[in-house]
Amino acid sequence: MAEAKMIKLRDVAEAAGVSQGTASNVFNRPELVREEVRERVREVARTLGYAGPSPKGRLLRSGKVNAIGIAAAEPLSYFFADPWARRLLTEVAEVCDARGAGIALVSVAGGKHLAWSIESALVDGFLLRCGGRELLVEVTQRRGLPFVALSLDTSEPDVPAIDIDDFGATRMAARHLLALGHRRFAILGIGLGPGPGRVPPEEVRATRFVNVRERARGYWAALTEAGIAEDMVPIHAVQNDGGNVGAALDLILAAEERPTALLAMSDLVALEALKALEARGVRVPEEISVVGFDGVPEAAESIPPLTTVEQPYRRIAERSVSAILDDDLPAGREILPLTLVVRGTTAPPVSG
Amino acid sequence: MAEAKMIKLRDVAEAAGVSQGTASNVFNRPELVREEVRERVREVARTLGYAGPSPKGRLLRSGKVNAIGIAAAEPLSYFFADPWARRLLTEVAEVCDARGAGIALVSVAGGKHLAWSIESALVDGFLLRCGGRELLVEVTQRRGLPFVALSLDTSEPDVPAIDIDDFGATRMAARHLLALGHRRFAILGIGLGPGPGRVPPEEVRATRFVNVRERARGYWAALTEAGIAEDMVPIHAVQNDGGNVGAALDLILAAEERPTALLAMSDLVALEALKALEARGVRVPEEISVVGFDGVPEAAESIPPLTTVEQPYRRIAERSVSAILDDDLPAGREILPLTLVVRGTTAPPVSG
DNA sequence: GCGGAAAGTTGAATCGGTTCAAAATATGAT
DNA sequence: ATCATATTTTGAACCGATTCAACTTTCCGC
Repeated sequence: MAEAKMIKLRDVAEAAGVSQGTASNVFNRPELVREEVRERVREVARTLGYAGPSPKGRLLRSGKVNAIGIAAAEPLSYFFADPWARRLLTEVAEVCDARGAGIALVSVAGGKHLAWSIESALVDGFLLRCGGRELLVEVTQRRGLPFVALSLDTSEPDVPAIDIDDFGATRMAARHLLALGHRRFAILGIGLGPGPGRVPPEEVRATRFVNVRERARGYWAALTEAGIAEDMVPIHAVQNDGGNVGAALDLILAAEERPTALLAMSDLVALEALKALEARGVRVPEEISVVGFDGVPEAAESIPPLTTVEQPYRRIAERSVSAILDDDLPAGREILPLTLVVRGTTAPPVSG
Repeated sequence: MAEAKMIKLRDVAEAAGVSQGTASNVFNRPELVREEVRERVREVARTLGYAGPSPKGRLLRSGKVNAIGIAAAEPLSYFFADPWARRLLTEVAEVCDARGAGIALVSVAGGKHLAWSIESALVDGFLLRCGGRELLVEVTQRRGLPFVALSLDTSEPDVPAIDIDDFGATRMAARHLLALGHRRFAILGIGLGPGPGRVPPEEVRATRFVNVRERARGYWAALTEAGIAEDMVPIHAVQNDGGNVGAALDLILAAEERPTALLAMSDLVALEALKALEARGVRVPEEISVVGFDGVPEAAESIPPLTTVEQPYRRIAERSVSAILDDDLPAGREILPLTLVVRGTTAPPVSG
């Protein structure tokens, strides 16, 4: 039942009466081989059932696996469950596919097991989906393979990282609302504790998540340009997974001067807010405008479709795959811009 | 900047004054090496910055890549978009992870490109997500690596395939409803044309999708047991992605003897039906019960949560990964049972 | 018919390890 | 001490290809 015995290039060469080198050329640089010989070798290969040079041999010789590893400090299911991961991975997969490269998923959720996967995966380099844990970076450094850190939280200057311009993006989001005429805002912030409850600016500045800080700074920058002070804009803590959004909203809507626009630090939260708003009979965008952050696929499907700033998934994918495969690692932290996608949840505020 | 020069096992052995064989043992079978020597080699390795034996060398020698390829005749994004694929892949990923094996995703969507990926992926074998296209099987056979066909549609006896018991599952679903007291049914069928519209049994038997035929047979078998004839149960064609479910429902609800139970050939369709039913003000399960098929994660989240027959994702994953990695290919088509998951969309029919 | 260039082919080295029979060394019993 | 046995270590073969310098053959023009 087992494959009798894999025939190898040498067998073919022998059977065809040529040197192994020539046989190799038949498959890799056929133009170097005389047609007659080429055909003969091919014929023999066919007869013997030789499927072409095995990638294994090639790998060893060339050193290139032609595959990149994607690692996260989460269970593997994370890659298929999280919207951000799915979206990015789709692009990464496509980019790799176009280049004929493979992708290998590796999880490092289980403490000790961690080192193993990263240290033994057969890849040319890694994409690290960080999120604060520098442990991932450390382990990967030990392996000695090139890697790119994605959404790395610490700002160590010497680790190659590709990141997004959180500051510019949220500033853009706020400016969009400002341009529409909004003057009263509320922010739905993540990474600021479980919520619900208003979080003072100092506390926001003190969070250990850089991206949260930057997003807040971006909102404030735009608002300040328009003459709106930080304190005028309440930041409410909600959970990363959308928990407590309803509660936060109740607080926000109860204010005497109800805001006309909502800035959410993630699409997931914005989407949750949309649902909560509908449940409370508040019409979007007529009564209140909402802007998200991330540009997950679901954002285009909501009712109404969500206005948001979209991460440059494709570019992140292209840049990081190229970094690994073309040996073109970013020197430090490289920052990519997001784009504002205006959809149905933003409109001018009702006058009065 | 580039890694000075990768030090290899031989360098370490040399520097430590032992043979390469001993050095190899230090890393792979340390118990064979005297403690003193072992520590010395380890120390030298550390000093030199040797990260342990490179997987590349090991691969060539052992022949095992320790990774399995997952291929579909769809763009790579399919793996992250389709609920079934995501669910199964999550399990596959987990099973592989537990065994320290990697997974590589390969798409064969682009016609000619097809051969390349499958033929050059660095894996020990493939999981083929078929769906009628035997082309995938053919190409993979040419590569000569072990493979398992998942949801293969043709029933060629000699290709190793792992499948689910469609017949038993739908029979179970129908029996559940029957046991609750239902007597009037309608079936939402896929793979029977675009719909909407009732499809006669002969036509259902003639569809080229075996699984659709089997699912219908399962429903009929249970119904017949209970003395309900095939013709008494309308099968309505809807689209695979849930298209036309609303239209089909309108037809079904318009019947003079409105059915009290709905059998859907996929969760996606059932979920869509739930939405359409709600939009039409028909209460589930009070006025009508609904049973799905597949057990996708979303089925647990719907309101009310969907009663369905769940595919044995974990077992499919385990069985197929083991088939590849343990060289334990199914001889032909191997069939796994599904389980009925009773949730909130089924209840006894209102009497009268 | 000859020299030189072009085209085609060969053979050996190499990639980075693992494996295993055989050799060397240590241990224990007598 | 001595021999048998157990523990370590060695060295060379091997895994399946690619690469390239060197060698052979073919082709051309004169």
